[in-house]
Amino acid sequence: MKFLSRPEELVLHAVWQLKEEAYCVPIRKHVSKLSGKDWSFGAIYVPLHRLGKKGLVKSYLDNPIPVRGGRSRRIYKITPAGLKALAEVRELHDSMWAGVPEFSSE
Amino acid sequence: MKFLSRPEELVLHAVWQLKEEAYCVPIRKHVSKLSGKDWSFGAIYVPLHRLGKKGLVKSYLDNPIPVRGGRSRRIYKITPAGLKALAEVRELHDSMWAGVPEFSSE
DNA sequence: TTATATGTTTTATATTGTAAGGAAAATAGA
DNA sequence: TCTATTTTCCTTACAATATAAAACATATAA
Repeated sequence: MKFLSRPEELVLHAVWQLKEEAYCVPIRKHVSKLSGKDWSFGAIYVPLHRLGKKGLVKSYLDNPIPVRGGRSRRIYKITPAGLKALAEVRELHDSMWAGVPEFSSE
Repeated sequence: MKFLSRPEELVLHAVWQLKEEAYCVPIRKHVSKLSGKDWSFGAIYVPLHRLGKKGLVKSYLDNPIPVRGGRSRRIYKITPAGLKALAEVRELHDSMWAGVPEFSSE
């Protein structure tokens, strides 16, 4: 694609916003809340993985934490290239809607 | 998808903006200009066709015009459902970026 | 009647999205 | 210790979507 797909955009946004807490579970929660719809883990993980392959996020395994359950968390972090891609779709959207009033009166 | 895909959004936006002039060629031009990238006819027509199947646009064949060349133009028009779908992605984007400053200082 | 211009539509391939479920790794409690 | 439970990561199979390229159609100009 020429731009981030919408799931990629949402997931990348979540990674960026969640900072140190950016692992799969909270990312899913963030995206679901933002969009008002439910997202499966696959719907998060697959685009997330692709973002990694493209160099828009990097990740590392966190140390075990004193909480019951789970593998070690994999923490994701946005890269400069990721930030740029995010800015790009933001600008696309802005130029699309600049000067256009809300729809209420149509 | 839960929302319009990005090509669908761009194409639907073009149909909406171009009004009576919303046929394939100017739609392509509009989308290319807005996004700053080149789009093939397929990249326009396939999402456009799908928008039709979903009831987000309707279309009709225009009468021949006194200009050299071409089949009759197929003119597209956005439906109320289309307008709603467009508002939905707009809101998604707005809630994503509300209160977030530009990236310049990061 | 041939050339040229303007549009639409199809098709084949690649990429991306999604639901569902499996695998791993940690602690709690018997 | 050993079994249950919790929390997390990761895979996979199938569906939907994106894209480039080319085919098809039809109008006027010369």
